Amino acid sequence: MRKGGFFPDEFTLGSVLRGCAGLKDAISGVQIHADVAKLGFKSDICVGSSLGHMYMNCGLLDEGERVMKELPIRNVVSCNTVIAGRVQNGDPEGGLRYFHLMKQIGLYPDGITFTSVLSACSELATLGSGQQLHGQVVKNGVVSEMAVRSSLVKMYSKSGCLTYAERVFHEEEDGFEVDLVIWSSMIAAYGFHGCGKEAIELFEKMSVNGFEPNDVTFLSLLYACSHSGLREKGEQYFNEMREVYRLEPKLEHYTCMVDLLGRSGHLEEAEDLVNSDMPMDPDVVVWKTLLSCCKVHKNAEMAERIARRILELDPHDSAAHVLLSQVHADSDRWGDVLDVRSGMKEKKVRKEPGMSWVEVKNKVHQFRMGDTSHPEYKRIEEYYRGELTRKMKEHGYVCDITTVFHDMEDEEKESSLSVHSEKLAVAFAILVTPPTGPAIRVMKNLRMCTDCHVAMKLISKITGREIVVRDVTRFHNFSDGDCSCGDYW
DNA sequence: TTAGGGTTAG
Repeated sequence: MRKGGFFPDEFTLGSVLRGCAGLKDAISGVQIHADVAKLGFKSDICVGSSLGHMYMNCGLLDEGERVMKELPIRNVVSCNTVIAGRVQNGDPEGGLRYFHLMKQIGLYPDGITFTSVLSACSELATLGSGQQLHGQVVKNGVVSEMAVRSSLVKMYSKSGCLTYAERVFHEEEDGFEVDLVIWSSMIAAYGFHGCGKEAIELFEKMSVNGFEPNDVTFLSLLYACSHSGLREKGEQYFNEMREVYRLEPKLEHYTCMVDLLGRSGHLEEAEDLVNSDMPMDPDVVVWKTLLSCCKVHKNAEMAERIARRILELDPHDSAAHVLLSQVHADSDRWGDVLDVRSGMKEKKVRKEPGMSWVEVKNKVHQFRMGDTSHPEYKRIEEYYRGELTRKMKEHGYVCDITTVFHDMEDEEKESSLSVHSEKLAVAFAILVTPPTGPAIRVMKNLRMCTDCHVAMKLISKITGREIVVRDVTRFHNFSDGDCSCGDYW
């Protein structure tokens, strides 16, 4: 177009910026930015928003917000651009901050605004703020929007309130429309809470209601089967996906199948699936899925083999090192454990530190393994190591040291402090809330370890409290000595 | 003819 001697106008620039955003191509985006300035479209709100969106989608959050700030006016769309840009690119708190700013300057949020801020709450698992937003959604008259309601389902589900998610979903009975995305989000919600049977029932009901599943629906369904130990059902649906619905499984679906087979103990079948049945090259994620199955089923030999594959693809993968060392520890191969650890030290690979968050009285408290900076730390540690541990031992608790992974730089200091973050978070919540209080909801950045899982079951029994832990992959709902996952995770 | 949003493996 330019070679032909034509000048781009605001429409051309907006379209091409959208392309850069989709490609996450900031290099071309910057060039277009220069054209925008040269051609005098710097103050155009549509072009400016496209620019802002492009920067934010490329991960340049502050640059994007700066561009938007320089526009002569702000409107709902430009604010939504900043909010969604932050939420979708790793800064949900920033998205919520901008939402409050938007209201302060007198702009009214619309349905799109709410889908973004609800998504921020899903990520942060801040049920309190999510519920407040639900109220505003109703007041602003956007509850009937389907995108808003699927965000509500997800927010409640990821905040640990499956029943509230169900309630929003069943509002269809009050005359609200439903679509495939709402169905899929409810199926995903059941999976995340370990309710595989319910996920399957809903899937069947969805088909009866005339909705054709897409690849996302299947991913959620396979995930639900995998996390509930429904191996045969999972295989059946995986086949149906291809044969009945003519959907080609993607790498993600294969990853789910590897998890389904491996988790249920069929490690060789899972390995065969990766090595021979998959039409695409496996990525690190597939191998790591298989490796964590090796850990669950204590297969050190396969773990070695798989870990080597991962380290060929990424020699600095921290999770692969940690998993491998844990598999060795499980088999009492302490020499191998030391080898893995010294390898990590050489390559300067460090374990990702475990962190947990708990919301008490609308305030989020953060705990990190080995970090004593919480103002109540001393009291929490005393309570956990003293009274609580004593009572747990009376119920037969024995600390499972195979899961302890000392920080290598500061091993001695760590071992004296190494109480996992979720234990601290729960102990804190018990101390500062009444014994008859609502469920304690904790979010964690890694997968829960077996020792914490045993401990949580006992703590729920001893204190009579319901404890809900969201780890990176799913929910564990502890009550009266048992967990909703049925020890299958 | 240009700007923003929902479900998704590990």
